[in-house]
Amino acid sequence: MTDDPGNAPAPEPTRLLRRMEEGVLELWKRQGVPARALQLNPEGPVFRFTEGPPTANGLPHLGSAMTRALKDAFLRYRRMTGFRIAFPLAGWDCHGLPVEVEVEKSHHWTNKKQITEYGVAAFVEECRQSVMTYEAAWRRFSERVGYWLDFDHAYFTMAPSYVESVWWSLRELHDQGLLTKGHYVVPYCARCETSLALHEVAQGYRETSDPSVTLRLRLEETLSPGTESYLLVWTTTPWTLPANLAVAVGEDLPYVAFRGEGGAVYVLAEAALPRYFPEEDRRPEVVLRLRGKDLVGRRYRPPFPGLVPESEARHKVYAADFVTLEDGTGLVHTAPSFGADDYALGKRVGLGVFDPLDSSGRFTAVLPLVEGRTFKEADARILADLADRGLLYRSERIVHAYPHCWRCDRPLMYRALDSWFVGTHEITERLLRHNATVDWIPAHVRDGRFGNFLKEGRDWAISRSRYWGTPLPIWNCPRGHVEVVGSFAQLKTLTRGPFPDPFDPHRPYLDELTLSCPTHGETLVREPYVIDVWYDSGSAPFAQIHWPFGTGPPEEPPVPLDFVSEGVDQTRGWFYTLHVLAGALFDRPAYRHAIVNEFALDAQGRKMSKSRGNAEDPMALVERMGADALRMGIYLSSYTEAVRYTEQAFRQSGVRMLTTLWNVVEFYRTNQALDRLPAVEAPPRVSRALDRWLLSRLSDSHRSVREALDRYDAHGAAETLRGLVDDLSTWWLRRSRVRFWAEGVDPGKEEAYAALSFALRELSLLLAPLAPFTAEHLWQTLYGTGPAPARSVHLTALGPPPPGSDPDLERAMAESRELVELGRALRMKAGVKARIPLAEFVVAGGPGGEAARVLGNDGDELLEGELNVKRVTWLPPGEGLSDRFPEADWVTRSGPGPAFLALSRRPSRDLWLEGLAREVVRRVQALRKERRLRFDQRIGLEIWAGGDVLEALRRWEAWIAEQAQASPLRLHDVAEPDRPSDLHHFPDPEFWVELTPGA
RNA sequence: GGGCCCGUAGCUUAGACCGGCUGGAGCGCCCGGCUGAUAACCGGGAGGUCGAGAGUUCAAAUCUCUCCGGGCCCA
Repeated sequence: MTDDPGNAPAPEPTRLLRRMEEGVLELWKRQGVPARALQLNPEGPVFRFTEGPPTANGLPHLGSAMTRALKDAFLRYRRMTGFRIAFPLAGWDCHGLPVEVEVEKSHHWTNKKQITEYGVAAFVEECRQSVMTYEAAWRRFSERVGYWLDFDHAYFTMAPSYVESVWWSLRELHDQGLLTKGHYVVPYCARCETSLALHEVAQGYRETSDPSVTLRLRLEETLSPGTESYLLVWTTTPWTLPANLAVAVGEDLPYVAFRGEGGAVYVLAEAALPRYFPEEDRRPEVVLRLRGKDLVGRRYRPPFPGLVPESEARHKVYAADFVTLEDGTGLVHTAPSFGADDYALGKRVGLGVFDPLDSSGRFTAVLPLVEGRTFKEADARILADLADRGLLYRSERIVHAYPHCWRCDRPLMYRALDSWFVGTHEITERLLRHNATVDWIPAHVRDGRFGNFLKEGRDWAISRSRYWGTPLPIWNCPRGHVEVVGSFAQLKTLTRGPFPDPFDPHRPYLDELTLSCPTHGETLVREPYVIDVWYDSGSAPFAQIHWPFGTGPPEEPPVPLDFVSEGVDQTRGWFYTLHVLAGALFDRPAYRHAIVNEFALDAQGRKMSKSRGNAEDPMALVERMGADALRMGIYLSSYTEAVRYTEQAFRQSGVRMLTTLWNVVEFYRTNQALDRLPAVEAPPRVSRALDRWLLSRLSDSHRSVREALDRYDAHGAAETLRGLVDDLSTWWLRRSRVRFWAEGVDPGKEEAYAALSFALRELSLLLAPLAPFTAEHLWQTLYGTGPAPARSVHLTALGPPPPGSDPDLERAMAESRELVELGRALRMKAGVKARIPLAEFVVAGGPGGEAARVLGNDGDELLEGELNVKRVTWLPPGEGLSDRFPEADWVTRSGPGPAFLALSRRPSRDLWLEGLAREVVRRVQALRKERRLRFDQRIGLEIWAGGDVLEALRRWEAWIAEQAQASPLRLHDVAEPDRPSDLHHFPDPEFWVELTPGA
């Protein structure tokens, strides 16, 4: 904020905005505004909030800017309307595989063993350090965009107190019977001996050639008396066949049995027949048509008889909805240990799991045929064996996309591993009930993406065989029961020997403790897992305050939060884990209002992503156009849909609106510096229609912005403000400028200042949640004129809408503006420049009547000023109007809109001369500007002219002197002999000027 | 393969739930004007098969279905 009223050439608007923001940042820093704002309203009603913790091992992207802009707007709004935010804490997600991988990469490791060789303690310490690599960048970014949270008291999911709260919650779940052990099918790299997260798998799909084999499995009971019956089963993973436990069919899909080699009968899906027999005339005879359900329950001979322990459930046909006819035979080989669908089916019908591989993916001695071979190496020998035993019906190869490990490039396997689950299926009904109470924005998320996911009721696998995470606090007693530890105090009582102080609950330190079973006294062994990082972040509402251990007695549970906001990717992430944990632990919804913003697309409409290299760096955007422009650009976009974000888009929304406002503020500031009229603090009393109209617009906009923010609609609020700024700038100020340059102070000027300063005050308050820098700049421009800056707008309460709403007046003004547009068009038709006054503008009938009635003389003045006419005449609509305004003297127009309009076609001589005087003044002003003289700088002015121009000058001499701030003003006839030769010459109208800066 | 969302001028968008005057607006573009906010302001103009097709209806951007394109999630 500079004091220079500005004769310098106008810099690029964004540079002004940026410089302004830097000044505001300084001011905030000097006065500690953010910290004071965070402590606002200590007695106010509570507004519950929790920051979704980012993992601070990557830089913020445009999506981070979007959620931050949204969260900040509503937190600011709540603070300004009297709420206490609980809790405005920043937070950091510290644990998890991404962090481990970072560290592994820094050592160029390729498998998990290298971690244990290096030492888990050292590894974990490096993870701990690595977490905060980008913390400073995040903090800087947050500060720069005005995202105010308490960074000094941020929560860390790796903090012992946080871990303790998480343990408490796990213990709660266990006590409710919601924490159970089972299997979970995960992508698994046998070489790295680790499971992979799904997003890691997505990176590793490659075209691969694999076996494509069809097996014949003999039914125990034949379908066709007198001959054998076989099921045809297809697979691309022969190595999983030893683990076959069932065959799945589609219940209502059509199947056929045909007679094949040796008279035996073969069954497959009808749709698969052409794939096996492409030539129609060589297709075998169909002896039986049946539905999947006709096969269900039939028993077959397993591919490796005697290998798998038999049970009633095993080696039978089951119906399953995952069966498709796209490829294969419609009879699906099912090995629960090696496929998610397989496992789910197995669980449903009680197949159990059979897994002949060890942890490195090699066959164990249960199958001597391929003992010691890895799963892929076993394929060929298994196929040969099946062929020898006559089970191979067909064997080909297929090229398809198959996932590979992104680290070692070996093919992955899907494998059922031991895992701990949160039994979400048990509380699905409850979760759906809570979800029904959530105000999702956009609304479709509730019953769409989120609701559907809840309905699936899938159990949540939370254990991970990794190192850097919250350890699963479950210990086994050799006598066969478990101890779930829910607090450090409990852990201490179970620990033999001294308890470390300070205590770090992470691996490996936790496992250095020896625990005794409280009932049997035996040594307990911990389940060797850490938990899913999403569990950590889902615990944030309570764990960030060390619930329930925090100081004082337990209060109300810290949920539901009033408001959360994240990107759509979090529907199955944070939104989900928050919801499950709040539902399970507190039987409450986790949040009342949830804004889900979509992703940013690039100029071509493609998703922005780091790997594509098309991601906008939000910090760079801020550096180029300022934080408020970025923020307003976000609010003005439809952020709940995927939209293209380009710098151009921001410039034409955010930047545009803010520069318009900036120009109004500059106008106010430069004039106020001269007139020194103080800014008002309450709605002023105004009489003019234009000012009353402005107050009405302010009142309506205030109400509408508040309503929008109350329903968490930042877009609506931003649109309203954009309209208000536009009206203020391009109508009110345009029509009011002249009032500001009266000499001295008169009532008209006072009223203009009062109206403008009040408008800017309202704008500052209403913009404060959205564009905090601009709002502050405005506030300081209004009230920070004394020696000390004013108290920040962000420490000021937003009151109720001011009075003054007047719908009739607004309607009338709209009509008046319409008349202006039509009148301008007429002037264009008449071909008379706007600077030359015309005698009369006639309006007859139509909507203009309302304007005349409501606005009265003020309305006429507006029209006279805008159209530069001397008189406005209102006539009742009637016949023969066009006859009364002959074309020789008038330009006219009949409907639509007002029934009839007429404008004088030519100026009189008097008006012509007046117009000439105005031409001269405006050229002198242009010259003044060219010479970099301020508009209030006095000048000496001598003008030489002849003919009409000279006559006009003489007639309007006093007025010209005042307008041009010229004293003395001397007029000369151009015919005078002693005219200097170096005058400034204007051709049309022709005159010569000498201009000298005065005192 | 399944689920959810989106597709209105070159760009950002209003209208869509509750069908109905020539589908508004801003930016950009072209022409003209203005000039004590000046990379601002004002007027005019060009520019839209409202993604495509079908259906319902007296009437469809709006309701229904199918398809195409984009995005996200899941398999």
